[in-house]
Amino acid sequence: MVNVRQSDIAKQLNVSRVTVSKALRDHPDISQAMKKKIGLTARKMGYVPNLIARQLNSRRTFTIGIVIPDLENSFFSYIVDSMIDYATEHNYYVILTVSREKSNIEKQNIENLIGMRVDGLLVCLSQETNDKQVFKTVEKMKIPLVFFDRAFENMKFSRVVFNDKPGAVNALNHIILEGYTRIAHFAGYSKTNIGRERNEGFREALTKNKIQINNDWIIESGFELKDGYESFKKLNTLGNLPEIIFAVNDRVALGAYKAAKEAGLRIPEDIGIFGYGFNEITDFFDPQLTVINQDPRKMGLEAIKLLIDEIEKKTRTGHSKIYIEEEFIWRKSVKRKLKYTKIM
Amino acid sequence: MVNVRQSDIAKQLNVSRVTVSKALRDHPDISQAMKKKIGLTARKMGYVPNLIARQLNSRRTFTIGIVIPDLENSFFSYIVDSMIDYATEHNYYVILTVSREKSNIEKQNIENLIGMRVDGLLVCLSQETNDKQVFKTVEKMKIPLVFFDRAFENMKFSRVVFNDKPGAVNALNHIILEGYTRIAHFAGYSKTNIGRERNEGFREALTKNKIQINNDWIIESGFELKDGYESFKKLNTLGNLPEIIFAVNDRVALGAYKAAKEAGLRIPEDIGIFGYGFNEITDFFDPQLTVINQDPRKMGLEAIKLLIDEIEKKTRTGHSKIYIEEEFIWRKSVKRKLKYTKIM
DNA sequence: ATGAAAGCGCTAACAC
DNA sequence: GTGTTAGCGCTTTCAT
Repeated sequence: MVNVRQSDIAKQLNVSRVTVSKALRDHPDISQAMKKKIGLTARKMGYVPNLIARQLNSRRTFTIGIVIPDLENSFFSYIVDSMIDYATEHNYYVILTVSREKSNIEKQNIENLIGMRVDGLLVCLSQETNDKQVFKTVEKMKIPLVFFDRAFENMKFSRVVFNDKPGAVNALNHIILEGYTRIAHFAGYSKTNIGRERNEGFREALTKNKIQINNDWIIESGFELKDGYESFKKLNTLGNLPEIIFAVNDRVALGAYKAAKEAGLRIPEDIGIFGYGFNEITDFFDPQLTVINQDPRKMGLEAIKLLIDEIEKKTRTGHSKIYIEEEFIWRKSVKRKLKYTKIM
Repeated sequence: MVNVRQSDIAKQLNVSRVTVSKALRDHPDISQAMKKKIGLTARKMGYVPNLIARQLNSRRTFTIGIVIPDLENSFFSYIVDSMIDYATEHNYYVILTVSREKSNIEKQNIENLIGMRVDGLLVCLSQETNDKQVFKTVEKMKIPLVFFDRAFENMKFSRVVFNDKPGAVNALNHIILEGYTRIAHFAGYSKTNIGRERNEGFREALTKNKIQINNDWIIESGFELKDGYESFKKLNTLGNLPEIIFAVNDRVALGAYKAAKEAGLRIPEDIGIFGYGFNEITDFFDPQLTVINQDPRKMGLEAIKLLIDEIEKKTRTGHSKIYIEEEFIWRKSVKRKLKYTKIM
């Protein structure tokens, strides 16, 4: 038989469908003998419970919908991986959707996930998104949702984010404490939150430490490898190189690596480079990048933990705002001037 | 109202639920006026169709279950990304599960996906798996399934795989044609298919080209960075270095890079390195790795295309075996001895 | 063009 | 301990 239902088992055994249903769920109503018999024939007949039917009347799906902008970016794949880990452990399944940074796809995805009656949603907004409409619907339907990495403020959803500015300030403090004063910044687009906050952190740290800001050394461009590459070339034409570069992210740092090497400069001997990034990738760099580490797994775990707590009503819905700690990690791309024994 | 159903709309408008159902699906039975009216109030009331209910009686879920060993490995995240791309385009949704290379988790995942009545399954077997039982169930239930990358032979499921041995032979031929004769191989575990086939390809290519195989230069170990690192150290103690190393994969190649650099050797001037891998990662290596490129996106697309064709009965179930072409790409980590103009 | 009846597979509530 | 009834939200006949 191709598709065995409880009623088929019931007919086979001359009992009612309810008896079968209860027996299979190990309900105390049913005698051990009966359970054994039913379990056995269920197995023999190749019965597989229809979760769809079960979901329909329990109004619970044990399914979580995830919406991310992109899965090629390993930052997101690490996040999703950690979410699936936690979900599996807690008997939830995950429907994964990708918006490709398009707000219309994102909207479609969320609508479908609502339609599938997921128990909750984990969303990282696309860069385009500014329309809150779907999210209002989610609110109205009282579906638990947690934003991660990119979030709407002023909605009653929890969010898990990095706190960029203090992270930058802290890192710069370390660098300055080490004796560096000639510091450049390869900044991201100032239109973006990320670009702006990291830049502000940079300026604030220098100012507070009474270091003159050299505007020639703040080069604003994008977030990709080529941007770092070109920024370095531009910097190199100044005839006045800094000792060290603060890159807005790891791809930009890598672009800078490339241009520096092509210019015959050694890292870190001739020029130091550090920046935002995360471990798993920047470990592969040559030399390994000194980073302000943003751990995607921490973020993923925090977000799904929050969500499942909300789903299971262990916590009041919405409103939490959790900052994931950023850690400054000394590695090979910056020369230590002082001889600390402690590695931070 | 929090959770609006068709019957709520019907009551509101004093029509039957069937009318509403039909109108919402744009069924020809219903008059334009009625459709408009129903559509409007549906929107106004915040109606979201319950896909679970729809799935229950259509016995179609437009959902595909994916089972992979790991998502941290970017090879798999690229595969999944391409699958989701194609799925979205064809109005399918994807439930993603990760087995962590454990056959019991894999089994559990597949059973649950069957329970959720996915329309089809895409599976990359865990390294442990040798029990076919769940897959027999899938066969029996006539659920379309396509294996990718790692597959069971002798089942009536289609599979999409790389053909390692010819890929290795082809690459070695290029290398040998270029004038290399002193060639080492950092091999993977010979217990694994991958390790064995690549090793066989290596030996065959050398033999066919009448090059003496130096067994000291075939160093068998694992598939990780550290394995490449240690293999190189071992090689370097021989006092008899090859000109070039064929690494079983990109991580092993990177380990070899590291050890080579630490030993003061320049790549490619002092020693060449090439190996299996894929573009997106090996592009970041310094120098860029000359690779036998295995394109995960091609594999993902081919697999899901096959699956959806089977689901929609555009093709007969099972039995296709598709090989994804491997491409040899010259980059910076191997010195070209001949002066080709053409880049292969 | 609209609606009544029946059913998808399962389970909760209540009898017997 | 086992079974009956009813219903989850939707759709597919088949009448009207």
